[in-house]
Parts: sequence; structure tokens; C-alpha cells
Amino acid sequence: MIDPKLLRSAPREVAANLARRGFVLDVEALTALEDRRKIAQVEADRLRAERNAKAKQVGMAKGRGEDVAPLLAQGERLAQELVAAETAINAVQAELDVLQLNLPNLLQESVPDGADESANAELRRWGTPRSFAFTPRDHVELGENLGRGMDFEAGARIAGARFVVLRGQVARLHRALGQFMLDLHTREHGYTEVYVPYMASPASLRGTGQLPKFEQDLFAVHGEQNYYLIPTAEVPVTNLVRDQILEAKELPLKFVAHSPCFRSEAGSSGKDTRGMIRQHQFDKVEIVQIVEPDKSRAAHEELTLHAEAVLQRLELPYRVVALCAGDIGNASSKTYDIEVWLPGQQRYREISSCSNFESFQARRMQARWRNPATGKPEPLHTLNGSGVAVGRALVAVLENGQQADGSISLPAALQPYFGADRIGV
RNA sequence: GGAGAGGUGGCAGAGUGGUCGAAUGUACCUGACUCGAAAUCAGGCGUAGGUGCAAGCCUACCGUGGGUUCGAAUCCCACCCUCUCCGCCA
Repeated sequence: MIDPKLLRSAPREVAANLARRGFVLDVEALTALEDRRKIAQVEADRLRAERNAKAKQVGMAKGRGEDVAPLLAQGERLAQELVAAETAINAVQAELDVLQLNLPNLLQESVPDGADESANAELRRWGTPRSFAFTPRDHVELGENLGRGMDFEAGARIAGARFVVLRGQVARLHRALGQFMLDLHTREHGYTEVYVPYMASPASLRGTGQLPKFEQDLFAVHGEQNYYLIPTAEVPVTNLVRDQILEAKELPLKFVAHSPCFRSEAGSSGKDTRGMIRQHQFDKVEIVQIVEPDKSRAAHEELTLHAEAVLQRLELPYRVVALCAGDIGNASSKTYDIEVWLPGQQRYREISSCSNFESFQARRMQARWRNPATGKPEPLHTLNGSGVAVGRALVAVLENGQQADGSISLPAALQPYFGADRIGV
């Protein structure tokens, strides 16, 4: 959430920033609500102070053995007034909470203007898309021909549309990719591997910003407790620091987790219906950093390079784009997408998204650090990025490494994990 | 799944209806003593909201949410979590 003090003291500046996203903040309504809250709170506080004083008098009078009946009557009247005052303040506060929890994050000034992905700014490219002496096939065709290694029909039979079954060498390659990424980030980039729950509480999802606004994107588990399947390991991993006050010497925290991700893809019907690009369930290796506020921008650049390193080792051509104001995620202050080249589609497709949330998630989570400069607990900054999406990496390795006969040549970095240098037909 | 115990400040731990935001110990910070340190002594030391130029003052918070009461850490109800024992289980 946005710093409530900033929202109160500079609502017009906040509104101007959010307007870049196309978000309309009604400053008049906000200010009016804030004024009402203040009046209601002062009144409730006053009544409570009076009630407390009165209650104290009752105690003292009883101690002296005096008649307390008149005091009790006054107290009762105050209690009634207080009920009304508290009802009023609770109602206003609830309205304010809803408003605040639904505000997107402030954008960094360097975020490019623009309404949709066509305005995203390409920052750099790495590698050269291979030229083929034959028409490259897409991963669906390649996967099916590798001993029915990619079976969408089976996935649909078991669960429904947007699920897949991997078999044999393709399943093994999928596993190898995850292992390779975890090792790279733990051994060379300084991340600590964590294994986390794949279901999370509403409080955790509120912390990272999926709730209350994006419930339709989640799979809810119905039972005695309200769990949701995680849409990304960002949720459990970032919530490691929820309700914590960290010491400066513990920072930065760097975590990596390999997990399945579950997304309902509501609103995406008709998009990417073919293949593994957009599934209800997919694996992802996620990297998360928890840092001091002053260091988050540098950490964002570093974390993005860590994700890029995965693609470089896999010899996959990619480009990095800065998402424009209209395309950036609700909770993010700035996002870089890494897009991998897919010969089957003859274009770059997102394979990683690296975001700096600054204090947006930390405020919702009450994740703080004790700033030595002030001695006070202050919100941390949180960042995360895919390092990278395993399913899409599988797609990219298959499509980029394909040979005329349908076999797949594997990058050197993957061979020790897979146990061979190619996948035969 | 059954039975029981318990959740209080960084930690430990008192508090079973009334000057309790909470004793005490410990950790930490400042000062005194010391060449320095330890020990000792004195003081300070939670989070958040409101108000004030400021000192300060007011309010909320004792797992969470309700309730009873003039007044709740304390009584009642529900839920969550932890621990012990029994059963079951990968």
C-alpha cells in the first residue's frame, strides 16, 4: 500500500503518479473521507478518555466505601454514546481501508509512459536468433513427436483445458531445468534455497497484493480454512518476513524457491490456447530479495541480471524490456520483463518478470527493519523475479535446439543435469 | 481423530474484574566509577493513530474476532497457533 502519510499530505501528487497507469484517484472523495475519519476518531477518543476516567472514579469511590450509583449511571450513558461513536469510526475506517488496499503502487519516474505493451521500452538484446534451414516447428509438435513427451490430451482428460502431462525425456528435461536454475542461483548468485507451502492464507495473499483486487486470478481451496493455491512462489517466500522486524545486519535476504504455480487465467480465454505457454499449473524458479530501501534500485538491476544469466547459460536469445506505465503490475514500482526468442512463434515471449515493489508489499505485510540511522522500525523493500519460468524455459530449449529430424540439441550447461547432450526422436 | 496444557514487551516471567501498557529478571542504550574493561550504581528502553511550535497530552494494542460490565490481560463464546499423551498415517 501507499504510505498513508503521503496519501494524506500530498494526495494530488499521488493521483498524478497513479494517473500514468490510467488509474483515477478521486482526491475530493479521499479528502472528504479522511476528514470524516479524523472527526470521528477524535470524538471516539474523547468519549473513551471520559469513560476511562469515570470507570477509574468508580473504582476509587468503591475503595472508599462511597455510593457509586450516580457514577454508574453516568458511565452507562457514556458507554452508549461510545457505541455510536465507534460504529461511526469503524464505518469510515472500513471505507478508507478498502480504498487504500485497492490503490496500485506509485511508479518510479523512470518507468516509460504508455498505455499497453506496445509502449514497452526495449533496453537490450542478447544472442542472435538462429536461422533454420527448415521451417522450425513449435514445441507442441516437437514435444508430441518425442515419444508423446508432451501430452495435452492426457492433461485435459485428467484435469481439463490448460493442463499438460509430460513424459519420458521431456519430463526429465523439465526436471533438469529446475535443478539447473536452483544450483545457479544458490551457488553463484548467493541465494538461499527455500521450500515453502504451495497454499497460502488470505493474509499472505493480501500481503503480496493479490488480494483483495485479483481474487479472480486465483484458485481457492474450499474447506474449513480459506486457502488459495499460490499463483507464484513470490507469495510464500516474500511472506517469510511478514510481521517481522529485521536487524540491518541481517539484510539483504536473498531467497530462491522452485514451486508449482496455479493461475485461473480468468480473462485470458482465447489467449495462448495452444501449447504450454499459458497453463493453469506451471513450475517456476522464483528469486526474492528483501533489502534496505536505499538499496532496492541497485538490487533490482542485480536481480534482473541473475535471471538473464539463466538464459545466457541456456544459450537462449532474449531481450529485456522496461514495462510502460499502463502495462506494469499493480504492486510494482518498476518492472523489467525478459522475453525469450521462440522460433516456433518467430517472436520474443515473456519468460521472466523482475519487479521492485519498494515498500508496497512491506507495508501490507508489516515487514520492517530497524533503521540504525533513526532507531525506528521502517518498512523494508521487496523485490522478486522469475529466475525463470520452468515451463516456458522448456518450450524455449525445445524450439531453439531443434534439429531437422525433430531431435533436440541441448546447451552444454544443461547436459550434466539431463545426462545427455541431445534428446533423440 | 481423542484427551490435556498453554499463547503477556527482544527473551524469560508475574499478574484471575478497578489508579495495569502491564511487576520482576535479563538483554540493549546513556551516564557515573575505571588507565581501560568487568562488576556496581543511576537513568532510559514496545508498536500505531490523534493533537500540539514544543515539552507533553489523549487513544488503541496482553494469539485473533465477538460478548458480558460503569470498567476486561483477567469472566464468557468462537476461531487460529504451540506443546504433551493416545490413535492413525506418507
